[in-house]
Amino acid sequence: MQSTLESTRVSSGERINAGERPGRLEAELGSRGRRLTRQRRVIVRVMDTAQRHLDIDEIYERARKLDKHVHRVTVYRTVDLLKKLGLIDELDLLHIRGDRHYYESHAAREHIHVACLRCGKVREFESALYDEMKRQIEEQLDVKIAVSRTEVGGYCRSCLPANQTKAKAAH
Amino acid sequence: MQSTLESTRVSSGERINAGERPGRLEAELGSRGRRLTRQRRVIVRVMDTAQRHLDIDEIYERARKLDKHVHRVTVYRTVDLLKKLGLIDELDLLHIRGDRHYYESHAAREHIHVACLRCGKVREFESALYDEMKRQIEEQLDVKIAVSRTEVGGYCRSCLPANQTKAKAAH
DNA sequence: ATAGATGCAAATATTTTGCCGCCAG
DNA sequence: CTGGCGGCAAAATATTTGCATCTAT
Repeated sequence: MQSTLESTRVSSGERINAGERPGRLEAELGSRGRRLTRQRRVIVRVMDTAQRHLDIDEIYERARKLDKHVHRVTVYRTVDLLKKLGLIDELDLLHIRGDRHYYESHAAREHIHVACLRCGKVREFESALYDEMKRQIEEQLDVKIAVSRTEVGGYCRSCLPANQTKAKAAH
Repeated sequence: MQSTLESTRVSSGERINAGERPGRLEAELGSRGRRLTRQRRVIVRVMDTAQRHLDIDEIYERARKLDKHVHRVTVYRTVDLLKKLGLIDELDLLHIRGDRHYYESHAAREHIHVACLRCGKVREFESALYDEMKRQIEEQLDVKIAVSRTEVGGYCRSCLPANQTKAKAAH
């Protein structure tokens, strides 16, 4: 069980698997016997094609642009359904942008979110060490892991210098 | 940079470092020039001695038992202050108990929270792989990590069988 | 046809804010 | 003394729910 550092993968853009499987959510809903209403099609379309993590309001706004017949409550209910079905992940990105929740269609492989505490940019990171660590947890704590979420906050290259002057000066 | 599995540490109880440094938060507040008011003393006392992760209401209730002069708003404000000073961590435990936030006094070493999706029990886990992974992120993404949070959800030994029948049956 | 969805409004949380009086340093 | 704090009430947010209506299957 040696460390497999070399298989680590770094994302270049915002979302590693964004748009890789368009129509995935809609197909999943269908195959699970859920009704594909006009509103649901629009909402999952927004989520399937998003290039970054969206919160409820952002999903709502984008859905409205595609179709005025989408109500905010329906977004809440649809997101809730997707969450219950395990088709999407809910993040809060360490609350650096407030207490809102952000959603993303399940990636093919679980990844880590790395956010800059100053500029707010979020990057994704995949690591063999992460998978290894989860295996270790399952073994040592005798649990079967279903989901995991890792969020890292720090300062990116371009924010590090500025950090000296106007960082979180503890109030 | 070989994997240092052997140094992994598993917690036995609920909180790895709970109660290990009583009075820590109060001392920190003092040394940072914050006023040690009656209410703050009570609130940080609750947090310093908690054996498990508490949400705002739980902190409030426990504080009230010690001293009726603690107001809910003051709990919000104090927790907020501690958060800003970086003295406590904010968790949401994958929202398995709702969208509340949970707080814990900073541990000596960052650890992972492993929650059972059925019984809700939370265990803590420390891993050298985790530290190694963070180093890897810093290196490959060129960032300076300030905080990180990992929450894992799964099924513990005793909940695994029951899981077959009454698990998250997707609504 | 009909169980399941949506829309709307109203109810619930949950957290924040303004202002004034108070107390720790 | 006095500026940071806490109490109180009210506002601002965020999310959920009841119920009538609609529609995907």
